Amino acid sequence: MRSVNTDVAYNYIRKKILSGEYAPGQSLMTEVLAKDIKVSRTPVRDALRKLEADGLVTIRAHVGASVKQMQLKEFRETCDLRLALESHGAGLAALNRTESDLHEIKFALSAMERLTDQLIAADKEQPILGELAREDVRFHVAIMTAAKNDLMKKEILRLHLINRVVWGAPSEQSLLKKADMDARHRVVLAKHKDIYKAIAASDPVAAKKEMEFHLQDLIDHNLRLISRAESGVIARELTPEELAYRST
Amino acid sequence: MRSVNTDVAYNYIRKKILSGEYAPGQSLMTEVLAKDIKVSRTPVRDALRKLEADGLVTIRAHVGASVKQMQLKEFRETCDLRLALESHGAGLAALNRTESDLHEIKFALSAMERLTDQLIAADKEQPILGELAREDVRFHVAIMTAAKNDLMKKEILRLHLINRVVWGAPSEQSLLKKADMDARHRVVLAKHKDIYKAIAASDPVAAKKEMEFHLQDLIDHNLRLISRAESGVIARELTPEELAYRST
DNA sequence: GTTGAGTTCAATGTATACAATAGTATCCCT
DNA sequence: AGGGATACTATTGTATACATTGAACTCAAC
Repeated sequence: MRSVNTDVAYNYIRKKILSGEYAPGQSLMTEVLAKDIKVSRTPVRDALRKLEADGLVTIRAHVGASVKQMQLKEFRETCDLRLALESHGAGLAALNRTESDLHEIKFALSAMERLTDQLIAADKEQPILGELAREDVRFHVAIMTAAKNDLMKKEILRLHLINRVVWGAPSEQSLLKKADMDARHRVVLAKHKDIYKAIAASDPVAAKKEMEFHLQDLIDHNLRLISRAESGVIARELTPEELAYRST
Repeated sequence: MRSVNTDVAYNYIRKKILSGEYAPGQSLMTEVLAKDIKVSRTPVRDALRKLEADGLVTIRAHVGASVKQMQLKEFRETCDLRLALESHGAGLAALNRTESDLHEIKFALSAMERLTDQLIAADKEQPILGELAREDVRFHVAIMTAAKNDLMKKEILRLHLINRVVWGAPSEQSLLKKADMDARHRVVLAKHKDIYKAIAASDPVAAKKEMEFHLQDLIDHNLRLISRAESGVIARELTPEELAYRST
């Protein structure tokens, strides 16, 4: 389809979900949206359906649509999908990258480095955090571009966006001290540098391994945070089962 | 949504695509389908949209829907996605499998063994080939079930179905001598046995490796067949570029 | 006070009429 | 005859009215 009004509705709703204006769980009623966007319910329903396929929206028959909300299980599964795809993709990127791909990756990496420094220095962190998240996605997507597999790239971007929306970073700030967060960002940056180096060196095995470590680390970190949030800010360690899903 | 009529239309069309009744490229007009299914165009359009998300249908604005047709590039990308997901999944399966999962995998394996023997003995092969393809999917899906990641399982099933429809096995029979095909099926069966053994032994590294080899082998085989078909049955070897996308 | 059936209603699912458009056929001009 | 602009038409996209249904609410019985 990709017709005008359907696209307008799709982009409108998608943007509001990605920006956080529509929070997870919020119900999306076709009539309200139609009035806001100034089109009829039909293209709105099409848009919602496409957003459902993207994994950003949940639709139940006769009940309606709402911004997707994830359970811990699903979040973990999403992360694991990312791990499988991105580590494989990093290997391909090391093999198939051009110089121009490499520059693109380097560019995102530099931007993250700059932002990380700013973040550590700053006291008002919120806007910088948003930028950093965007550059993080740019870094990972640049790698998938270098892998020369459009399907894989699309899928990974999709998973990134799902994770950003559904999990976002609502609790991180409230749960971690600034010093911890700074340390965290430094670790991420260092990992990214390792990945970059392996790809630059055209070493597929190393690139794959580095990406695998990076994402597994990220997963462990996030799962710890979630479990803390769920148990009401009182920190508790994850059980072995909850940390499972490690293949190497 | 998941409302009655939409589901009816979805299942109706999906079935016909998967059974091959609607060939790749065939146009799917909403009015015709609506009349066949005895519903209005609205649920038919919904169904087509969902099938597009599944990757079985292509929709262009103001032109309409048609059964998906793949280019070589996209086929290769799909295969590579499968490689990434299934090898990772095989590793997880080796870790997370229960005894009951193992029985399920073994069951599919035994069925394939039986069918392969029948196939080699038979002269009328077509119906057996279909059954074999189904059991192959069952084998791979059983492994993903054992991996305990529903998202990954769903995604892999999706990719299997896409490959079956779009590529199917239309040319295989016409391009290969029976002896070659028999040999091929024996190789596949042997590979499956290796994968099974690794999972049974709870050896994630081996399971991953075996699955990787199996799928890479499958990809190489298919790409060779496609290139033959495209160059008009006259066999030619693939160029290194066409065989690329190997990460290990 | 709690449970249960019955009723109401708000939101979705469906059908259909109308509008917009891509592709095709026609026709004219060179 | 060939090429290009134009008109036509078939099919899709959109709007809207109507049907259906899940969930909330009422109220009576226990």
